[in-house]
Amino acid sequence: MGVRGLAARFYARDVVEVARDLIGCVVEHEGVSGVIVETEAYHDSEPASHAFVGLTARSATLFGPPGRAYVYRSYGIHALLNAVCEPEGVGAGVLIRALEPLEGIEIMRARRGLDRVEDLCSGPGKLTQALDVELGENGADLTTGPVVVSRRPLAWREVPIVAGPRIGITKAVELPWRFSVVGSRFVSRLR
DNA sequence: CATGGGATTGACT
DNA sequence: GTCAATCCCATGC
Repeated sequence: MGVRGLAARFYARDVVEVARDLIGCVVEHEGVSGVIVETEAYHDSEPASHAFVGLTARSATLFGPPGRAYVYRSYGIHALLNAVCEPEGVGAGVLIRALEPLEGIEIMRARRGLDRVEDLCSGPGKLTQALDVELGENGADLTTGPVVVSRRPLAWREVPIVAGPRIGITKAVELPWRFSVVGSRFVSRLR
């Protein structure tokens, strides 16, 4: 079992269940942290997933062991952070889409060049900038760090969660694989 | 080897 | 609401 983070077996389950269960958990990187308030599940069986094309250099991380980070560049600009799920050999991951800032808020403000707490981590590209997560973290172990995901604080155990369609994709748009905290001011803007 | 399309964001009309 | 920025990678010639 990892000293600090959720164990690999937490991730070695149905990716949609993990996406829901990650809501309320904490992501931390070098002392800066936030509570996950929005996630999306992706699975190699559906065409919106980067793993849909099968095992390639890009998708290898998704097909690898659960509990690792899958980080890729989006639109040539942003690094997006995922948690690899399901047993090794299955290409699945949960996209971390938004955080409620917890620790290191001044550091986040400096990195983002913004003051409003609601704008620091309210999107998948925003939160990686706020946490300073880059492509070098691809394949890194989330149970030991540098990026660590740990279980829900007590206050987040019973938070209400809503499921809906995923955002920003053109394929498999009908699957209700996006999860978010009901009423949170820290989710990415579209609802 | 050339090409096209994004799991986005922020600036601008 | 519209749109450019910018780069990785899968695909096809």
